[in-house]
Amino acid sequence: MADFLTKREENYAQWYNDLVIKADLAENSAVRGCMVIKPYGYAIWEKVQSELDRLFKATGHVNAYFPLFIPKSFFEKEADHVEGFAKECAVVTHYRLRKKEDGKGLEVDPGSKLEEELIIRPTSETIIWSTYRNWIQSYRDLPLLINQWANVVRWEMRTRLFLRTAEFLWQEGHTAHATKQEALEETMTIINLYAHFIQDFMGIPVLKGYKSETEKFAGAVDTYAIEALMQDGKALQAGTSHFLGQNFAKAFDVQFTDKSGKLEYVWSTSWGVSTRLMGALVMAHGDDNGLVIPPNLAPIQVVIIPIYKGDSQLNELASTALKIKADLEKQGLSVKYDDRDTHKPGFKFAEYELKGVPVRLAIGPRDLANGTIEVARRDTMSKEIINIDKTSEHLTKLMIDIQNNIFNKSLDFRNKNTYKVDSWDEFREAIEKRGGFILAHWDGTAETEEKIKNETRASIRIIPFDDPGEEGKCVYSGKPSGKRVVFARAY
RNA sequence: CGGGAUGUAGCGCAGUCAGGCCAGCGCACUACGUUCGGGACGUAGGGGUCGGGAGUUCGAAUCUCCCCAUCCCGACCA
Repeated sequence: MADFLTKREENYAQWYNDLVIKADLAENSAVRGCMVIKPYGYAIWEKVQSELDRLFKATGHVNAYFPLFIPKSFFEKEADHVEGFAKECAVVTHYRLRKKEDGKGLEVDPGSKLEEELIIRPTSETIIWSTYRNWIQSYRDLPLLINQWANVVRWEMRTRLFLRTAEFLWQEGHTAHATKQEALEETMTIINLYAHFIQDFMGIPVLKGYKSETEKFAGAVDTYAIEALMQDGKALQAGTSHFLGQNFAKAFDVQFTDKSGKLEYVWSTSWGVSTRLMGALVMAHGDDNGLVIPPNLAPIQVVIIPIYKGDSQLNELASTALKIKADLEKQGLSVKYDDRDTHKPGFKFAEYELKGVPVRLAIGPRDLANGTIEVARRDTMSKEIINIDKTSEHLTKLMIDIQNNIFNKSLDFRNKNTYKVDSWDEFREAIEKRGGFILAHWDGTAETEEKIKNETRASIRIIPFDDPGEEGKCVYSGKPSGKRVVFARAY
């Protein structure tokens, strides 16, 4: 079964690529480094969007839209920010094409050179803060809690579908606050919101914590991140929330008058998740038969496949199948009845397994005679025959079971692949042989962090929030350390 | 930008070294028939400026030169 998919054990990277393409999520485009997100992949992204959007709005945020193009000078205003993004920016230098002299093809019209080049946004802090400046005068204008759904461009050398592409889709929140405390709370609110979404909807457990100085966002005072563990033992950063302090307010001169009449710089945050989450979905739950999509995220939650010979038999099945479909839809489930006559049942079974549809119902003449239906669940690949009258009731419960099972399986995997290590030898061995999250003491210096990264390719994924504190010695330098941090090789 | 490779049907490839009667194979596609409870089978079809240009030759996918594109390894990197 599924021998057209590379097995995870054989070549995990190849398995991932095969799966993304064969499950119709996305493909490489004619444009280097850019992908086409296909309808099925986009439908999953739309589920991600709609749930996150709901959560943002429930916490007081509103949506807006800012330009794709950013004047180069805006980027120069915040020094760390320039440093972080300058090397991967696409730049617009001209605004017109003309016919070539020989009449064949087009060329850039040199007469259309822009006075100031425009950067295609790799992130929108600069254009947004230059705008907020005009919106904020008084504490009465705060807080400003805005999100935008957008595409961004970061010119990557090596790209992989969903995980690293030159253009990707995301949401970016940009908030302005009167006090440091409030901005810090916002940063934390969002990282918790992301963790909730990824755990409860995507079914992927995450670790929450701070980024180290070297790993944090360019321009941030502090970056909070959530990290998930993929099945090959590598970590994937699933979302980040940044406390920007007054860095951008100062760079763009955004001041407000507080209640006492004093002029103050605004405190700010920014936060985002991207289509990279699609990669997390594939790599956290997928198996050798294809995708496994948690019910909360599945564009199609139930597929009904009729088993029949000839039109008359199909017609007999149709009324029963459509009634089941209607009943399930009344329960809020999204159901597809696949009565295509051009493909055989076996083909359809394999196809929906590949696409990760949580539940498959099969109904044939035998079921019709017995008053039964076959229920197959994708996560466990198990099948059972149930009384057809119980379908709706059974499936409502089954969806919850599947959602929980998928999460618990991932959590179990993460627990089995998280290790405490106390010596450099153990550290190296764990990274080389098993991967996973490594909890180790670190002396807190960027030098040590870099040396560890150079020697093992493992980086500090997070410094946990909820760390109990524990005295120990840095696994690399032997210097004293007050807590363990999480190391892993990462995507 | 350095090192290596590859461009032949929608996809994956053979043919190139030893130029001709060879443009071919698998999958996919179309039609018809038999099938249909785990990716069916048979028969018959359609589809190609052999990456582009110039040259050598009676004759070029094949040899020569130039160009273009893509991929891999390095460098670089949420």
